[in-house]
Amino acid sequence: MTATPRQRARAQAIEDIKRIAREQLASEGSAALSLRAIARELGIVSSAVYRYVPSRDELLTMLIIDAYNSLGDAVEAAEAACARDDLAGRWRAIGTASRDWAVARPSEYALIYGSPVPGYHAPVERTGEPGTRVSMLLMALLADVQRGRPAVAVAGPLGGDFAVLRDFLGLDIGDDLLARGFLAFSALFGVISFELHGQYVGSLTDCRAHFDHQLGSLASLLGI
Amino acid sequence: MTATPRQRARAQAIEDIKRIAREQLASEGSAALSLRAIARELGIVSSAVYRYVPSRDELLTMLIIDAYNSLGDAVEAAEAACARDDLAGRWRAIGTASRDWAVARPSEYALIYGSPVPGYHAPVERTGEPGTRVSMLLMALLADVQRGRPAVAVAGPLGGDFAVLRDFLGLDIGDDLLARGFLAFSALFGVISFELHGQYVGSLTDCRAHFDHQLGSLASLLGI
DNA sequence: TGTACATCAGTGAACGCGCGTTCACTGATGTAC
DNA sequence: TGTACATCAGTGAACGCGCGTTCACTGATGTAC
Repeated sequence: MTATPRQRARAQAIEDIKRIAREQLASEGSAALSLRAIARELGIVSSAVYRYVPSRDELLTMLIIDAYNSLGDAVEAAEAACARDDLAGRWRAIGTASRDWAVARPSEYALIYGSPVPGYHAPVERTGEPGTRVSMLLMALLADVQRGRPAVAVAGPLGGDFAVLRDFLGLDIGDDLLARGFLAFSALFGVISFELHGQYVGSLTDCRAHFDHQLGSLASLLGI
Repeated sequence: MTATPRQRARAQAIEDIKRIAREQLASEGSAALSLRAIARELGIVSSAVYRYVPSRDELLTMLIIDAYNSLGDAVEAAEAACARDDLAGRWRAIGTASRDWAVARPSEYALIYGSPVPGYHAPVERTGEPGTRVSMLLMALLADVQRGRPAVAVAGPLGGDFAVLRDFLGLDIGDDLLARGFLAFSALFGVISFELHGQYVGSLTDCRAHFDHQLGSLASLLGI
């Protein structure tokens, strides 16, 4: 269990590389992520980085998985602190924790919710599960919202997609509420993205107040 | 008025450069936009591009302004085709035209609504006006929605921001409706971004149907 | 209408830079007997 | 406890590549007289 000094040093080195990579992401963007620049920052020759990271793409994948998990941890912790029957509180917790995380780590947010990194395709078999942690929380919340209410169906292809999804999740969420959930989720991250990309600059001075207000509107949309 | 052959050739060359740049954007992303690659594609030596475009950053700015204007043209045309008193139709026209444009030109969409290009800052004095054409349409629509309804105020800093904005626009839109407009606008582009970034892959098969459904929900949110 | 000159497109070489990745290597740190 | 060997971190040079931008230049196209 207790790691040897060498193992600890190795784990530390990998953490250092990822930390510097995150700093680089913040200052230059994901396309400019450079192993040579990381080595320079670490005071190490560029080839030495390959002791710890097999390639640039692999490092990107590690950072993406870390980002999803960091966001997932934050949001799950906030949501878990709410009473189970406080549905509105759980929704606000999910939303607020997501925004707080995004504002605190905008470059990591861009990595997972921004435009895709050119020339890089995330291996979905590794990023898939961590990438759904927040939406899974929302789905569980929707199931609790649905309880004791009549399910409202939606016709057309959307209803078909929702039937498959309901089966897959094993949660009883009616079409209408599922649709509202998709909209709330998309709007949540739409508002966060607009804030981070400066789309509100010149009209809103207090993005936090705006966000809180919109969280309330979306809660109404979900009927909580 | 009639351009000389040389002027026409020059205009054509600039168009060719921008067209190839857009193709490059589509295949490699904005960070990979390269004047040398454009020259190669044009069958021209790299320095010759500088006859037409002063620098890479300037080319990016031109592409951003073109993209905003292309989107603005498309959305304005769709909205103008609706009867003025068909408020729901105007909203659907704005939304549908935005999505259609984004789906048809995803790389240009990413340029203006995606994560910012690393190391590049758009000169806001030139991109500002074309960048607001779609939101101006929405604001005009909101003013028509507001007509004959009581304005509902919102307390706190958000109300202050909205008062300033109302003054600036010279449109009578109450706080509550303005807030709903901001949410609808953010949600609209949130849904489009999620679709383009593949966030719905695995759950939705018919994004168009989903989008149409959510446009309806957002119309309800706006009270039309 | 013809000539002299100015404008402009495009060339080709060069500068200085950065990148990802490989490879044979030197030493230091650990491990097995 | 000490020695022989294996493991591993880090070095330094190199390969081949791409980039933005500048500069002096050659010709072709236009324009003024």
